[in-house]
Amino acid sequence: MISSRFAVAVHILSLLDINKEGRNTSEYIAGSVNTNPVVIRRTMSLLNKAGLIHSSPGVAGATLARPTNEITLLDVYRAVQAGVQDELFSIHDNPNPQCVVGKNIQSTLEQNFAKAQNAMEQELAGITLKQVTSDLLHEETSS
Amino acid sequence: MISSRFAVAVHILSLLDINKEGRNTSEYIAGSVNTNPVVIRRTMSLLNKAGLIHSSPGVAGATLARPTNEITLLDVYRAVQAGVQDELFSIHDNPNPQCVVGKNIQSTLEQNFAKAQNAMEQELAGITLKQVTSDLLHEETSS
DNA sequence: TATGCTGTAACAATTATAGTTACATAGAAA
DNA sequence: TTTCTATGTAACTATAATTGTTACAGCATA
Repeated sequence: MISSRFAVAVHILSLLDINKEGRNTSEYIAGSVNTNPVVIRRTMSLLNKAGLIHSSPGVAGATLARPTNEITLLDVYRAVQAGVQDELFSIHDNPNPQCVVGKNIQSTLEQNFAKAQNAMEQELAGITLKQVTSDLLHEETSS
Repeated sequence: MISSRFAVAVHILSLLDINKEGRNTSEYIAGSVNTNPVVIRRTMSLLNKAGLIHSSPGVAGATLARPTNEITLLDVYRAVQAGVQDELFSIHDNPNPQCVVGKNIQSTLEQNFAKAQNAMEQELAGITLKQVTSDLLHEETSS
């Protein structure tokens, strides 16, 4: 299961956009996400490293580094997954090379799993932060 | 990250097809996968419950319950994921309902994540066990 | 200079996974 | 019928990722 870090990251970015007049400190954002400020700072650190936001020590808050229509959910996904595991599916190690199946299963699975992962990522690539925040505000007015 | 149980399950099913003349005990399969027989039996238990294979106590081995072109990777995925978490993406709990973002983020994310998960699953649905075993044998002859 | 915030280390608690031993029970084979 | 073998499952361990938490160094600004 994909960590809620991803969901939290989208939450943070949405807030930075919608509340762009505010200060958006990690404590304030934590109040909206309902978690500890350090969780927010950790996630923002990843978003910063990925070039999606600007933030720096000592300076309260953060700002989006790009227009909302140039930030896709795939960008966010990769930012927060970076370094963990970039393969969505895991494949067992060291199957028996003396067995036809064992010898070839890894490469076969890699290819098929890559297709599935790619389909998922392309769907994320088609959704921008702009659409997300627009959805958020729209649900608000329609409720 | 999706558990290697899925990869192991595909390995097992491939072996049942390719080695359909053999006895295919959990011990034999474990030798091909390179793991403990109990890991195989646990996974086979899930495949059995999902109706993908036939196996029973006391009787050595297992057999496919359906033709290989009627078993898709999505069937296998669902069989081994059953009960764990059927949502691919997790969403943080209890965001602040007094914040526009906090109030609506969950439903917005749910919708978008469902699209991505669906794209992935449809890709898996398009791949049959028949294709997988055909790939396996094909790689064998071409290497 | 005093304050407030970020960035990050360090640790705990929780959860899923993967491997392992053990054994009850069902069927096969002698 | 008795013996043997294999499945199904419980129980336990080890490992890893995640999430929350406390603590604090260092920067920026009022």
